[in-house]
Amino acid sequence: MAVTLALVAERAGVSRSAVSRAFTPGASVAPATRARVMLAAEALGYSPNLLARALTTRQTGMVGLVLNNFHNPVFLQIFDLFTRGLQDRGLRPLLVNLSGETDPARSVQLLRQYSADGVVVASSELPNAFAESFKAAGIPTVLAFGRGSATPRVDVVSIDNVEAGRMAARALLARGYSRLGFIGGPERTTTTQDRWAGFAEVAGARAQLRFSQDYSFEAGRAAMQAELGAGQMAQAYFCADDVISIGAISALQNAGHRVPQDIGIIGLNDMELAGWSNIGLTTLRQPFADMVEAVLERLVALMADPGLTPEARLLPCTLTERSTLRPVK
Amino acid sequence: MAVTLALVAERAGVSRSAVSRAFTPGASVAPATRARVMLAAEALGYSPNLLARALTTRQTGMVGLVLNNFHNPVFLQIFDLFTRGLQDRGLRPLLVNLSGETDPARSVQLLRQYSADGVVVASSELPNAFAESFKAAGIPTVLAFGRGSATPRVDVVSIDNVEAGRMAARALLARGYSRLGFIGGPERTTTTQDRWAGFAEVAGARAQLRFSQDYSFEAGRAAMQAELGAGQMAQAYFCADDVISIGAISALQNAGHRVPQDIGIIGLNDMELAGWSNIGLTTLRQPFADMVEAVLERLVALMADPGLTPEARLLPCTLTERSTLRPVK
DNA sequence: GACCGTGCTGAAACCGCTTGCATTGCCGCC
DNA sequence: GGCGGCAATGCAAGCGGTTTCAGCACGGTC
Repeated sequence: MAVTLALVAERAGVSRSAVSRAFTPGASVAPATRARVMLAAEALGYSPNLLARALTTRQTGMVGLVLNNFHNPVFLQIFDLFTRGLQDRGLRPLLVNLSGETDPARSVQLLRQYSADGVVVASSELPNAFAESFKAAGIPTVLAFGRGSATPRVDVVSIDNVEAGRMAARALLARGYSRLGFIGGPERTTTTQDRWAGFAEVAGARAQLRFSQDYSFEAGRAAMQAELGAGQMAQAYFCADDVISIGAISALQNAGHRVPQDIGIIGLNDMELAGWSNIGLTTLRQPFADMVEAVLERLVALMADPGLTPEARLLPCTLTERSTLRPVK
Repeated sequence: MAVTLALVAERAGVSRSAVSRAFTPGASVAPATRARVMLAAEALGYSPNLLARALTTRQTGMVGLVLNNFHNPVFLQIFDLFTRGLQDRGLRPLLVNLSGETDPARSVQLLRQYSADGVVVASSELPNAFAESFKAAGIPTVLAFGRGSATPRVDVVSIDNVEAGRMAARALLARGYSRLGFIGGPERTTTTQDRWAGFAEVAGARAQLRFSQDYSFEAGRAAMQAELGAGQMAQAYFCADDVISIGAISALQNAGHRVPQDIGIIGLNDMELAGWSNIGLTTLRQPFADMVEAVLERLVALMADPGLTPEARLLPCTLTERSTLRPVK
């Protein structure tokens, strides 16, 4: 069944080393030999066993892709970007679906057992420590959507969440809203903490806060329902995520409020769905394509030189205006 | 850096074979030796290199997961189910993002190079031949969402798309609609062909047909806009996919039509998003969880005995009633 | 013509693990 | 007490590749 090096060598009338070299770019082989090998390989349908190769080269070409939110459509885009970006670089994504799991130990062991060349952790919900434990295990690691700092313990690519909070507050104030609300994700997540910090910094006493259980539609809806029940409503809300925004809007509409006429909503992410014409969410856009590129670029650098000191790379958000806020005065 | 078998053997004072056996369930080792080995392994932080193991056992535990639609949110759910299902069985998903690619050759080579134990192709857009070429390469293969037949060339798990078309037509007729429309996906896809066949069989001359370019929001929207421009509208439409349905509804609302008061819509899939309260799509539900289970069950069987003759497993759809059709009379 | 550098090549060791086979020691049994 | 049987063990040969090293042929230089 399996066509091996030895078989090709025999057919081409050369040694196994010669065949190996023929398949190694830059190796010392006479063009004629290489041609003969290639011919034989072609005829036999040979292609090298990458796992056997990995045993000596210590490079598998596999990169762990660790994800944990499968209920937020934005992750489908992120998936797409990562898998294609990896493929473009000749790397294979080995998926790790965390769903529920919060202990990194098993995932670390797994990726080590498969000798992954690197790992990208894509999550805004996990603490940075999660990603750090991959790095601690000696695997080049980049964390996407984590918390950035001046001297991070692990490489991070993210937006400046504090600044995003400020931007949202400014956008709302510029549109004449004076009582502002923030509907975050879970309280423990750094993204939510940071966005709130920036939001509150700009909005000051005009800001009020409510967390939701999750970055999901249902959680956003429930949070807004709670807000509706609690009395003191804001005039406009910054939701920490598009999907939370949509849940919130749904709750508002259910209660008879119109968006944006009665209450304004601004989200964060600008996932594909936010632009669907029956949604039309005004939102802060995360530059996902750029972020993914930055992650992979850094990962490749790290794979080449694992000794690099960790950096945080923070990309800027931009406002995507649609129809859930009233216009600027 | 890497802790190997030999190191553990030395520390435990046994041969390398003994260590190997200690890690092989059911192997012939004295409980005492195994304990000693485990102790040494623990102390050293050893866990076996699965790729080296694979070289002799010819089992990598990696399964190719081939996908090509990253714009339809339903695939996020499908992803989640597959990755978790694989993990539960001790298998690792190796992702192949097809986006655009229609030639299976590269993907086949890739999975062979990585010695994937099996592959699941999840796509309703690719022809069955695509999946067949994996099987032809000697890799156990199951196609999810392909076209079923009595004697398929490759194992398939799917719904009965013809029957789904019938169900949709019956549901519309039962609600008193008399002029029925079908908005399919791309004409070349078997899913669309089959759903239309069943739909037309029941609806007869009352049925009209329009394809869309894609299983996506924009395509659904464009198709409905074309329909609006073409004159003869139906009273209710069966859309071949939820995301097409949502696009279609958006186009209708834009043109001033109310759903379901003026025009009814029924989708297919029942993805998470369809149940969001601001969407409330009436739709035929594909039993995704069961389907994924069936796929994996079959795949595992195939990995144990690749000689099994291909079967098609067709699971039933059910109607999920929400608010885009008027009630049954 | 001797010498040297250069470019190719093959033999053999090795990557980390499994496994067939032979060996050993122990047990129970007649 | 001798024997067969069996569980436990180690040796060594792979699995499919890469890579070091030494050897060889060739051409150019003095």
